Amino acid sequence: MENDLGHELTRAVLTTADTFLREGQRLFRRHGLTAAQYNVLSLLATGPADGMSQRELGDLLVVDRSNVTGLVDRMEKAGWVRRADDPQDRRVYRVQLTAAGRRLWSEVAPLYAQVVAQVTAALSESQARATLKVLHKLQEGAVAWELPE
Amino acid sequence: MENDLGHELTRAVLTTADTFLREGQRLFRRHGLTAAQYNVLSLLATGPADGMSQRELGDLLVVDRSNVTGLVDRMEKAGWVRRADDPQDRRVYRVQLTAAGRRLWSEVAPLYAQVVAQVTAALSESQARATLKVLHKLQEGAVAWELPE
DNA sequence: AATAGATTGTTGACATCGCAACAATCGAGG
DNA sequence: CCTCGATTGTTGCGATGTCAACAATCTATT
Repeated sequence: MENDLGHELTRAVLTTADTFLREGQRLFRRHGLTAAQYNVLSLLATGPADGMSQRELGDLLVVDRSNVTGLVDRMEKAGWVRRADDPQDRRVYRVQLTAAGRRLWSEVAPLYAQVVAQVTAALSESQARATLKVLHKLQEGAVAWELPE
Repeated sequence: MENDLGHELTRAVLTTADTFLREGQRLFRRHGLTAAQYNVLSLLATGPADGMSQRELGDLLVVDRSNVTGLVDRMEKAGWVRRADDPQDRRVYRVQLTAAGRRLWSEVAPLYAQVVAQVTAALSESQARATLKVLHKLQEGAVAWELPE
């Protein structure tokens, strides 16, 4: 494959993701949420009932755990999550949704699903599957690279 | 198209872009660059010889012009760019590459090209073209959405 | 049991980002 | 020529992100 096409493809991936994030922010904003906070909400709403540690959240969000501190701080202040002590390990908090958090999730999740439906409306199923396969290959290629000297 | 597939697809776009950014940061870091700074370098290196205004840079980077202030500040301090006065308009600076900036670009650009080549190595040309088409459709879908209410 | 080595969450320094408000400047219409 | 609306770059605030360093705590090994 020639290189110009590769450049165009990687650029398209980046700008498409950027557009998604931008539009997502606009959607969540009316509910006082940011994209990162929506992701936390989503993880907690579909995860184990007793919540998750900040470390787990960081891993699943693919961010450093130091980020999770402030993220949870702000969501706790907003009343959507709570830090419960872990009975097994005194180093960790179990971050859990509050009733208000669950309520917010039930409002926002359908909205997001609707946006996803609209964004992907113009695609056939086979196109979607083929694109998924390509994206996975791209990710493997990026990870496989491993920083040569 | 069913919605689970749509969710998977949008998530794949976001995580793939995230991986690219992460690996890109690792690459640029050894040269003291960030991804945003690499983009500025690229725009200036391939753009008009008398440089670009901060407004133009912001438009092309798809970021608010207030971001460009700090970005150019740091690159100016590093000696890679310079703010020249615009002879036509006293409000604007023409941001230009310095000799050091051009030197840096000549080091970093081939590296980046090599990474792109490697990341896209596993793809056929037809796959790449099909994926490009899908990504464009996704972007149109996101932009077309236009915040109901 | 005691110690050495991981792990967890926090903090501080720095770089992007968006948004809103400002002063300086431009440009068009009277 | 002069005023009024638009544009440019800057600044301040808040959110997200990385990385490095720390204290508290776990865990495994002796």
